Amino acid sequence: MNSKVAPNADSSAIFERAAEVFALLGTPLRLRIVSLLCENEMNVGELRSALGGAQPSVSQNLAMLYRSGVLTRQRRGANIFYTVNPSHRLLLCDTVRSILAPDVNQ
Amino acid sequence: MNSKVAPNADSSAIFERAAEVFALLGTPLRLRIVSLLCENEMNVGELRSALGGAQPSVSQNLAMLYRSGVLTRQRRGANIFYTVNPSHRLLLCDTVRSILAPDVNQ
DNA sequence: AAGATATATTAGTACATGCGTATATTCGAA
DNA sequence: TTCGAATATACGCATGTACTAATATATCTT
Repeated sequence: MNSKVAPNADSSAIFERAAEVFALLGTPLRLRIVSLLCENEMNVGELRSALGGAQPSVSQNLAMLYRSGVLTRQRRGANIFYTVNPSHRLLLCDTVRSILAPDVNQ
Repeated sequence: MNSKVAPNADSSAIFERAAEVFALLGTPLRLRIVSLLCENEMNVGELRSALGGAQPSVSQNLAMLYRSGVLTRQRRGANIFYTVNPSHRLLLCDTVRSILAPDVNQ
């Protein structure tokens, strides 16, 4: 065993996945999206209004968050509603909240 | 007041700064660096050994984290020791820990 | 079935990022 | 004051990212 060498595959997977999630939160638009969706479920139009910005951009960023499992979505009629994935919700929304409002936490 | 319009400048600054921090954690190498430094202060050589990877790459990523205030550094002889910035330490290390070990948290 | 609305997808492009190589700087030791 | 070790910086390149414009798909309404 070489103790002076790069991390093993198992922990690599963990760090890669975690880094992926952090990177997804690493843009003001996506961070806003997640932050809004931590409060309420919303559809794309509502998000678009709340965020400002072009529809394709909002849709694309929603798609990224969806693909990587951060968000879930549900069609209801002509609208598609996005929510924070329930299995990540507590952790993720707490994280976002604490980073957005650091003063509260120390 | 137009309630249907993009976020104001104040909250923009908050989201931009928070997104910046998330983005910094959004790469396996930097996430590992921060994770290690949440445990112990370390110098560049130690980090390089622990992480594997080329020295300039480690130095560059340390510099990014330093510039944006996530890390502090302190020269001691020929070595430079990095630590997580004490004013962010609790928040940041908690955040990193919970995202890295989600099972513990739910 | 046709049009209108909501959302997704594709393609193109400007720009940012990450990493490697090479070089500079700073410090301690002799 | 020169040498070697530790670290930083500059630069180039290949890749990734984010946005816009254009188009496609799905659903509702009539």
